[in-house]
Amino acid sequence: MIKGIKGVKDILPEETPRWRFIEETARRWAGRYGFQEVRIPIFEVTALFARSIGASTDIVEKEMYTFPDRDGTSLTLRPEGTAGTVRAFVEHNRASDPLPQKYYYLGPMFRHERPQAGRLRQFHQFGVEFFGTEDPRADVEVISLLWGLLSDLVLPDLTLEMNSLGSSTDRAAYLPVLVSFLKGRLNRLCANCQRRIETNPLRVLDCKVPECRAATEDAPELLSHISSEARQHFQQVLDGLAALGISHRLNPRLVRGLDYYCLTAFEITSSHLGAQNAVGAGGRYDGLVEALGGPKTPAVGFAVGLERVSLMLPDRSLPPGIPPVYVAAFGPEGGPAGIRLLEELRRAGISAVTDYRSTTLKAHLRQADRAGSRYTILLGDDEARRGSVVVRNMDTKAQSDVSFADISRSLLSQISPS
RNA sequence: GUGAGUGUAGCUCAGUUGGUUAGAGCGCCGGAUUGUGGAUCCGGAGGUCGCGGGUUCGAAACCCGUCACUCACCCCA
Repeated sequence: MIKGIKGVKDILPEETPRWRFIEETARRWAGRYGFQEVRIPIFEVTALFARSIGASTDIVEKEMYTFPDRDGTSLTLRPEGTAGTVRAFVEHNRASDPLPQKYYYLGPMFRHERPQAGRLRQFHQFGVEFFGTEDPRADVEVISLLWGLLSDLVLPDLTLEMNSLGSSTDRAAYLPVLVSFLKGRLNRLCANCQRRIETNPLRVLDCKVPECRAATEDAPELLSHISSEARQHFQQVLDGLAALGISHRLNPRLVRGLDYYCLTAFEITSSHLGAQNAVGAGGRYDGLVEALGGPKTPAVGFAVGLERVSLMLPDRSLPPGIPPVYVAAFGPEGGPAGIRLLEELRRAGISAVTDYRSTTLKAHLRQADRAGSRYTILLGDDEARRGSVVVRNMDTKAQSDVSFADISRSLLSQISPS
C-alpha cells in the first residue's frame, strides 16, 4: 500500500467543515480590515528564501524542501508566505501604486521537520502583510485583526505577548553586550544554551531550563538597549493596544526566528497546545522590501498556524451543517420516478441524496437516518401512480402528502424557514 | 538530526509464566412475515497480530534488526 508522506496529512470530509469555517472566518476578518487576497506560488527560486528568511536560520539551513528544476535552477517549496508576497510586491512594482497596500494569503507551507503535535511538514498558514507605513497604528491594526480573529473563533486561554527588537543597528549593538554577559556565566547554562551563544544568543533568554532562567535573571534586556525612536514606536503600539482594550503581556525575551524582523514583535500563545504553543505571531520588517530589490518600504504582518487553530477550535464554534433531503424511492415505478425527482430537487438548489442499493423502504430509512436528513421523501409505486409523494419529518415522524408539482417549492420553504 | 513511548479487525482496545481454530465493544451488511429509521434481539462479513530474521516441539507474546505512528528536544505558525 502506498501511504502518504510523513508529516503530510489528509483532511477527510469529517474535518473539512471545520477547516472551511476557519478559512472563511479568516477571510472575513481580513476583509473587515481592508486586506485583499494575494495568491502566490507554492514554490519559488531557493535564493528568495535564503535572502529573506536569513541564510543561517534553521528553516533555510535544514528545513526546506529544495530540488533542482530541469535546467538546474534550485527551487524550494515555500516554508512561509512573507517572502513570496514581498517578491510579488517588488516584481510587479506595486510600490509605485498608491500606498499603503494590504494583502492577505491563505494556503499550505512546507518545512522538513520532525512532526509533532501542532507541527506538520505540510501545514497551513493565514497571514497578512501591511505595506507602506511605519506608523505604529499599523502595527496595532494588524495585532487587532489577529486578536479579533482568534477571539471570534473562541479559542481558549489566549495570551498576547509583546516585545520590541529595536532597529537592526540597535540589535547589532546589543548582541555583544549580551554575549559577554552570557560568557561570564557559561558554566551555569545548559549544553544547548552554551552552543546557542554562538548560533543565536537571543534564544538563550528564551530557554525553558530553570537553571538557564535563573542564570539569565539579570541579563541585560534588549528593550533597555534600543534607541529612543524605537522605544517611542513601541510605546505607541502598546498605547494603541490599550486604547482598543486589547491586553498584553510584555515579554522581553520574545524573539522572532526570522532575520527580517525589527521593532515590534508579537506572538499569541495558548496553554492548550502542547509544546508548540504559538498560534500566531508576527512583527515589523521595514527592511525586507528593500533587501529584495524594491524601494524602501516599511511593512508589518503576521502569520497564523491553521493546524494549531484547528486543534483548539471548540466544536461549539462551528455552525451546523445543512442536512440533505433523502429520497427513498423503491419499486418498479417508484424507482424511476425517484431518479427524476432527485434531479429536479438538485436543480432547484436542494441538497438531495439517495442510496441505490436500498430496495426496501426499511433500508432506505436506515440510510436516511444515517445521512442525517431531516426530511425523507417516500416514493413507492403507490405514490408514483398517484402523482404525489409522502414527505416524512425524521424528527417528529409527521408525514404529509405533497403532489409532484409542489415538492421543490414545499421543501425549499421548510428547509430555509427565513 | 536526538530521545522516549506505541504498533493485534474500518475505529477503540483485550489477549495469562510462550500452548489448540486470535477475541470484545463500536461500526458495517442482513434478518426478526406482506411499505416506515434510531432501541432491542439474532445472524454474517472483516485480521499476512507493522515487516524481516532468530530462539522453540510450538511465538501476537521472548531476542535482534527494520519500518511506521505519537510525544518531546531543536526550531517554529
